[in-house]
This record gives sequence, C-alpha cells and structure tokens, in this order.
Amino acid sequence: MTSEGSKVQQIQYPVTSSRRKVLTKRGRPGGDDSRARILSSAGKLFASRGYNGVSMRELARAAKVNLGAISYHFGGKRKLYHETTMRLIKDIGPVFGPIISRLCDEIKKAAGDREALASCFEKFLRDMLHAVLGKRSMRWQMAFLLREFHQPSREFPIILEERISPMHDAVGSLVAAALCRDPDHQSVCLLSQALIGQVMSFGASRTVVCARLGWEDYNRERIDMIADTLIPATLASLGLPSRAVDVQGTSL
Amino acid sequence: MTSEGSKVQQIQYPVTSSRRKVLTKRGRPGGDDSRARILSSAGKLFASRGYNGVSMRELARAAKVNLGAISYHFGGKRKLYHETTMRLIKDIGPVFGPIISRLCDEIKKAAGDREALASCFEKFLRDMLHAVLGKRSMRWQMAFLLREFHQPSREFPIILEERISPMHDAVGSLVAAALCRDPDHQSVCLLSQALIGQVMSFGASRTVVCARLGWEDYNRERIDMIADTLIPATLASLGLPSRAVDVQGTSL
DNA sequence: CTTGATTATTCAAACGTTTGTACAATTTTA
DNA sequence: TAAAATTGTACAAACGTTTGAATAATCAAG
Repeated sequence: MTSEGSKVQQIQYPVTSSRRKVLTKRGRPGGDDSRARILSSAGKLFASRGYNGVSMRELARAAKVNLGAISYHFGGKRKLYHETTMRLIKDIGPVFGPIISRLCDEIKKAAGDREALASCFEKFLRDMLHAVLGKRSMRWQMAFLLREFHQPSREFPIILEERISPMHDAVGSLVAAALCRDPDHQSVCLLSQALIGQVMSFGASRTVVCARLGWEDYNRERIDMIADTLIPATLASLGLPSRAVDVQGTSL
Repeated sequence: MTSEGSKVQQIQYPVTSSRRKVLTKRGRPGGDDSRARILSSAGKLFASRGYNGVSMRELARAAKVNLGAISYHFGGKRKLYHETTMRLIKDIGPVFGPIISRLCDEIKKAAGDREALASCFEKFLRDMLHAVLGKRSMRWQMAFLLREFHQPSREFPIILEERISPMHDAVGSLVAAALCRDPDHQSVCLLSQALIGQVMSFGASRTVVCARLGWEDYNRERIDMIADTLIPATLASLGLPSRAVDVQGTSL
C-alpha cells in the first residue's frame, strides 16, 4: 500500500545500522554519540508512550539531533524500534543473567536440602525485587517489556526466547525442586508464572501500590520491606521452611 | 492552542454524548445502534492498540459507520476514549461487584473460623480467575485496564477509585483476617497486591503462559486447573488450612 | 390519512496539521 | 580531497476535525 508503483528507483541509502565501517574513522565526528543518544531517548519514549505515540520529530528533539539523523543512523522508525528492542535485550542480560545462574547453581548445591532451598529462594526473590523495582533504568525497560507483553510486536518472540523463557525455566526448576515434581509438570509451570507474575505486578502496578500506601515511589528500604513480606508468604506457598523473619515487627 | 482566536463563533454542535434528548425519537434511525457499535469497536481497538494506535478512519471502518458519525456522536476522539472508559467501568461492575460483596459477606460470617475463611477465599479466587480469564469480553477489558495501569491517562484516577480500590480493600480485609492483622498494615496491603497481581498476571501474560504450556488459549477446564494449582499455594501463603485438594492428581 | 415542517442522523468532501521518509546541500574531521 | 555526519527542506500520505447537503423518521396540522 505504501507507494508501491510510484517510486521505482532503487533507493541506495546509507542505512548502516548494524554493520558499520570501522576500518578508518573519517568524517564528521559525534556519530556514535548521536546514535547512542537517539537509542537512549527512543527507549524511554517508546516505553512510556508506545511506538505510535512517539513521533520522529519528538524523538529528534529529545535526543538533540536533527530529524534526518535518525533515518540516517537507523534507516527509519521501524528499524529504530527494532534496534531499541535488541539493545534492551542486551542491556537487561547482565541484570537477570547472574540472578538466574546463581539460582541454578544453588539449587544444584542444595540437592534436596529444604533449608538450603529456602535460603536460595529467599536470595533469589530479594534480588529479583531489587532488580525489577530498584534499578532506575529498569523502570522504562519494564514498561517496554510489559507493553510488548500485551501488545506483541514483531520483536516479541525474540524477547520471549532470549529473556522470558530462561527466567521461567530457572524458576521452574526451583519450584520443581521445592514440590518434588517434574519440571515439566503443568502445576510447576503455573506456579512459576504466579511467582514471576507476582514480582512483575509490583512493577506494573507501581502506580497503584504507591497510591494505596501513600508512597511517592519505591526505594531501597521499601523494596526490602516488600521482600520481607513476600518471602515468608511464598516460602509457605511452596511448602519450604521459613526462617523466623517475623514480618510483624518490620514496620508501623 | 486549538484554534482559540480564529473561530470566534460559538459552535453549536450536537455533541449530545452524555445527556441525550430522549423526549422524542425523531430523525434518521440507527443512531443508538451506531453509537453502540462505535463504543464496542472502540473498546476492542483501544485495548489492543492504544489511543494513538487507532485512527478515526479505522474506527469508522470497524464500526461500519461514517467517519463524521464518530465526532457527531461523541464530539471527538478524546471524548470517545473517555466515554469508552466510563462504559468499561460500568460494564465490569456487575462482574466484580458480586464477587467482592460475596467475599465481604462470607468474611463477616466466618468470624475467625479459619476453615470457613479458607473456604471463602477458595471460592473468591476461583471466581476471580474465571471472571478475569474466562469471560470473553474481559479479554480486551483486561488489556484496556492494564494499558491504563502503566500508561495512565486522564481517566486512570476514575478507574482506580471505582474499580481497583474496592477490590484491594476487599482482598485486604481477607488477608487481614487470615493474618489477624490490622487491615491498614503495610504487609496486608502488600500481600493483597501480590494476590491480585498474581491473578492479573495470568491475564496479562496469557501469551507467555499459553506459549509455555502449549495451549491455544484458556478455557473452562484449564482455568479450573490454574485455580486448583493456585488455591493450595495461596492458602498456605496466608497460613490458612488447605483441604486435601491434591493438585498432583489433577492432570497429566 | 395525508401532508409538510422538523429534527436526528448519515454521508462525502474538504480543511489544516502532523506524520514518516527522502535527499541535496553543507559542515566537519582524517 | 574524501568520507562521515549533520542540516534544512520538500513531499505524499494519513491524521483529527469540520462542514453542508442528503436522507429518513417523527410530529402537528389539515
């Protein structure tokens, strides 16, 4: 539909985007700078207002670059969105990767010891809460992901495979160990979803939670408060032994 | 900004929108029909693609009305969105209202009896899951709400007060009763959020859940399966006695 | 029961604006 | 000078909005 027969000439446009010539660094500088600035602004803007809610001009203004520079560096709006997604996937890797691998390691070490299993779960949940709710950048990254969740774009399958599935698998093996069931059992998968959903919901419903508790925003102590509340509850839900954290005494 | 000094004449445009002249029903027919069709299409479209993702022309095509008819009936895109929100609030009232009031009633009747408390919680959770995941229309309504959650529009405060807060309060009094704590205690509020978030997450992550379980979609049996899995876990997390539902035997 | 004015609704066409994209011209550094 | 990056401008398409004419149901008068 978009001008099919009108412009026949092959557009030999720069569109470096992915593989850029790094042989010699000639010409006007600041390129990588602008590129990075655009990518950074795009992430936040797309996260908060969605693909259609952000215009190229607005993006250019936010990134302090010329309108044409965006198409020059990325080859169009859609490709910029793609690049933004890939960048996000790459960026949240170092955040969740260690948490996941640490969890998997400790599950192996626990080897059926329910006390150890409980302790490694506790660490995992606290880490996750801090990662999801605490990190400043995770704020728009979370919004970006949630948007993709219930309005999947062409990039969703990549996100699913690269970041969601590993997380689910890790939590799944934890739940399976706690319940002494097969990791592929439906109930294990469902409980994993419930667990992850619980954590995510505190990010998604940040507005609601803060409104109801009279908080301005989350901070380190409050996230620990959430963890202290959630950990005993989730440990009990998995039938794991809970250390006497005694939530009653934490506040008020 | 929007044409302030240019058009001075008072535009006496229909824009009945809310209070319509019901005295006499004259003129060309199909009015209420078109209005309803627009509202219905708008709900689904706004839910799946957001305010900016839907154009008036697309809306008109979906609702099978003329482009001008939308502005005629609602007075513009923004006002249509507002009306859609109000309609959604009104529509989900009868769905959650009974569930909430039943819960409150049974909590009072239970009066400290933990067995009774567990049973009323079980009913509540199952009802909620069926309401959120089962009802066909709740699908786009849920998407609409979730979108408002992490991209609040002017209408968000209304949704919060009319539908979110009552739900949180009800669940809060349940959690408070189960934990024998003050309903205003932070931990009660947080655990309520966790509980509701859990249910919501199964709606929000429908794509993920179904993908991971090899389901095409939720259905009555599968929702019951989710309930059977979640109920014992959440009962345990609240320290309530669990009837021997025995999840292990439900599937596979 | 017919008729003509009244009114609500539909429709096609246009409005001015904003959108994403394209590109020649220009600036900047190696 | 040559390559890389930036700039300003132009354009067609799509956007939300508005308009005036056409249409059809209703009511009051005959």
